[in-house]
Amino acid sequence: MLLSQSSKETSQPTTATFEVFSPDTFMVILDFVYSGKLSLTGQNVIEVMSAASYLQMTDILNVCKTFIKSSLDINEKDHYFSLSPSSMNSESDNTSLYRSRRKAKSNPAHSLFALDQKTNMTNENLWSNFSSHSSEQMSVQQQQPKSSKRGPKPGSVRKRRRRLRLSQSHDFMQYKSDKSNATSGSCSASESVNYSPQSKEQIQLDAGNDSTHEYPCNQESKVVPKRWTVAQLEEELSRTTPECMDLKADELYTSMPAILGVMGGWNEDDLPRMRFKCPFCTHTVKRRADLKRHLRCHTGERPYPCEACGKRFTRLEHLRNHFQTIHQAGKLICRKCKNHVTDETGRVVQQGTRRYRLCYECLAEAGLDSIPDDLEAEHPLIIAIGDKNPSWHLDEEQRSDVEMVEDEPDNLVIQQINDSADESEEKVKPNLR
DNA sequence: CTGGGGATGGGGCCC
DNA sequence: TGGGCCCCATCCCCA
Repeated sequence: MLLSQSSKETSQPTTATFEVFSPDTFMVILDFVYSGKLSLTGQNVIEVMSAASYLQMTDILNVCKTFIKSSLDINEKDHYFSLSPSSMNSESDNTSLYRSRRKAKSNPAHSLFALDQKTNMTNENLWSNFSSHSSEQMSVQQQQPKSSKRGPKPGSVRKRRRRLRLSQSHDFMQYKSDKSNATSGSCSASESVNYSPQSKEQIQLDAGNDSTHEYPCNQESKVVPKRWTVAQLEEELSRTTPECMDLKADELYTSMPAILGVMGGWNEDDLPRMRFKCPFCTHTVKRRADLKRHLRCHTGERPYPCEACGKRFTRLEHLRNHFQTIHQAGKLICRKCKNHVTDETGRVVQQGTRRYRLCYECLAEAGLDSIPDDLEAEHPLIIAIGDKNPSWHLDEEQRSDVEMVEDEPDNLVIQQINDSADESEEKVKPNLR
């Protein structure tokens, strides 16, 4: 269009320069034009997609979207992403195309799309198998070793909803380049707005085509995703999960490619309203900080441990709430009669690491009229109760194992408890998700 | 087995 | 941008 339009007007030779993407990226596109093979990697897919958008090559655009989508589809919450740090951050030297299952298995992390007609016939079935049950199976396979009796039920609604969120990506993702690429001629953040389809209709069209794996320009050609069997997927997951487990949301947030800007609809003045899209699910947020917080639910990162019981939380406020309700008896409610109780009308009792309040009436019913003076002097509002013993009593042995620390709001450490069987189990539970 | 309530997780949004 | 609050959904324990 550029060349023909310019030559019509000026009848002079026209030179088109493409400064918004690198020669390597253009080489990938050019190879596709001549060979029908698109060499996509986790490293280049973003820039190739941006270039394809700029060049209005919707075919490549769809391939890139399918590539990314397939990468996200095999992910579960605990698996993070197949565009793993190794494939995204490290330069991929292996440029060979995937043509066979064996090849895919030999180097599954380096995924390429081969628009090779020879492999088209079997790929559709493989793909449908892959996309229909691989994520289900993987989630089960991956969850089972970690599950506990307190863990979420396998078929729970919550799990199902989360899985749907991961696999149903119909958003049109609009990419802007990494900051590091801005100087090398890639599109900048501001330019990314111009890269979007020219009309709202086109956006909807793109979103609607998202689910297809047909390659539109050639009816015989089909997109060939990573063609793995379940066993191969398990192998890949067992290989990739440990390195992903080390990834923190902060690191992920700063190191991941800037797949952030998405169209969040349109303002009243017909300007695009930007939101930030999670690269691992369809969730979008208004603010980058919220995205950073949201990423923790994908990384599984729980940076706030309760030093009383070892349970870990994704947010400080959750830890605080937990600590206040569980270990500080923050609620002024009698655990038995549910009536309002104050320091004058009741006491704080302790059961293991848990503390809660009982009114004097309920205390009397439980036979706790007499409290040793030494304990009362040291902790006038605390009655310690054994974990397993239903009778109300003072557990001196337990008390000797528990080092009480002042309940300062700024210092959430109140106890240092020797590891018992129950406690060690309790410490493991928070990390099971 | 079931319903209620506490504990927890996550999103929106204000400061 | 981070901290914090509020709200709601879900999970899970217990009566």
